[in-house]
Amino acid sequence: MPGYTPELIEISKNQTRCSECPIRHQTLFQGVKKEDLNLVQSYRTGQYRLKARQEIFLEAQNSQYLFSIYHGWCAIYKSLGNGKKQIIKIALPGDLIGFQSNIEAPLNYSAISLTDMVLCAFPRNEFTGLLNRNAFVLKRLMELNAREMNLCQNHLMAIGKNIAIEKISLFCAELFLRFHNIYQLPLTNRIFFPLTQVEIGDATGLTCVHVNRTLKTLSDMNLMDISARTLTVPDIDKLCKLGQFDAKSIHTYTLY
Amino acid sequence: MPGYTPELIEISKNQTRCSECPIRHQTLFQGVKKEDLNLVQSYRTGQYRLKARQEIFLEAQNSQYLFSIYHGWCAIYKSLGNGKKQIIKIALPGDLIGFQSNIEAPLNYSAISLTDMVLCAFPRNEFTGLLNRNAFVLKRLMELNAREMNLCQNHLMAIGKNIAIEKISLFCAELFLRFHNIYQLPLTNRIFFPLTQVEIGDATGLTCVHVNRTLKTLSDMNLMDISARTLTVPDIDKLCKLGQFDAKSIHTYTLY
DNA sequence: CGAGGGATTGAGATTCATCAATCTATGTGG
DNA sequence: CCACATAGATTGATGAATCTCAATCCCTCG
Repeated sequence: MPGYTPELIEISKNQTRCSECPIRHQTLFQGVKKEDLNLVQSYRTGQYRLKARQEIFLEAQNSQYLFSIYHGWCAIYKSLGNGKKQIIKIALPGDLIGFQSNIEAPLNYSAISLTDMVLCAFPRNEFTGLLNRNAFVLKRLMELNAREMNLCQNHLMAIGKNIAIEKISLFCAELFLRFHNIYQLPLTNRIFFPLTQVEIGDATGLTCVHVNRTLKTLSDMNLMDISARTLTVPDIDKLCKLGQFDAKSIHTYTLY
Repeated sequence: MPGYTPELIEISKNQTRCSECPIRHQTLFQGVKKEDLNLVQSYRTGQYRLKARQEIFLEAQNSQYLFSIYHGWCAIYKSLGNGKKQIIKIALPGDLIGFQSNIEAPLNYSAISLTDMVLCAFPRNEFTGLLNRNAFVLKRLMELNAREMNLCQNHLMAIGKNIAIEKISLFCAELFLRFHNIYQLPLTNRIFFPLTQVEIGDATGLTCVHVNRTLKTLSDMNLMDISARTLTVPDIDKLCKLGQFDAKSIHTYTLY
């Protein structure tokens, strides 16, 4: 089986070299010594551009690559049969996507871009080779997995809550904090936010109609507001409190 | 900080030696060569007994140990402030519990035994030493992490569904299949099942009252029945269908 | 035998999904 | 530049699903 190939467009010139990657410290390759970055780069197939709302890979299919997100956002999801989706996670720059227990097996989730993206591609069948050749990468992969678990657990807490306003508060508060963490920004009260209300529903297990009403309530309460692809949070502590989200747990996402 | 110490009772004699562990192939130490099992054992503090419904460790506290489950079941959960819990995962024999991104940091979840248990304890502060000294353990840890992710994602799908009967079907079907997988049993139609209805509710985001009513419906439909700490599933395929659970995904939990 | 945790049942209130219509912003082709 | 198509956002009405509160029952254990 040749594997599914998304509509990736290889960047023809001026690809970022791993040794000059500005976000290296938050990727799988954090900690790799300068002189070993050429090794990393030798495993990289290249950098690819992708438009918003395109499939990156599909559940149950094979994929040739693992991707490290260089730019943009995407959603990892599973399909539910009745046409619905469960969004597992929103992946941001630095995240590794497509890694799973049995690396050669068909994927057990799908990914779709939420913005235009740039992805660094690493061939699956050579990935364990890379792990074996550089202990830092292996160690860091373990850290990324553990971070994933933490995110997944928080997400579980969000959709396990029994009322919609708490689900959405927690979901958005976490993204808000992750965003600041990843982009290393001083705390502002607004972030870029490309998700539609349907997607917020797919992530939290609610219908888009109810998401809409709940967002209106949150906006009326002056706790958060989404408009024009921007999430505004006047007071993140209040939002965390409503979602019963421990903001400190976000610090464990970026390690050491 | 000395760290939280649960009421563990060290087994005084006839502790199982790692080299003779009957469930080694499904633990962190699958794949470790015979001659290296003494190394593993040298890192093990000992085997401990624990009664049902006891705390193993608590969120936000430090724990001296990581545990590999030798016998029994436990629940991993987060507390929600209002006295409620979100159960993240049911851990079964062979599972490693207490591992997280920053291994020395306070834990970000709690664990409570659901049955009497026997745990193998490994000191946290020496754990990375063990990983560095045996590549099989490191590789296997990665596999276990990936398996955890898979479980967590399935759990997300369960509680993301919009009706209770599907949530509970998926949750129980997964446990049913995991149980058979772990104990390597031929497919029977009943398994031991120690969870209370409150705990099923904590796992699926429902109240115990509604769990009760939904279980009655499922029983009336002859799809599954819980009584006397036994889960009976006349036709697992039907149950999976109702929960839209892909039974094949269970095979990815045990690797290679 | 009594105590207590878990299971069960009922009634009423709340939250949420569904269906359907409208509105708005954006982009596309002529 | 306009007409149109389309995706997303919004609103209303209705019924279903679920929660809450409360009472009762049942089983186990000391």
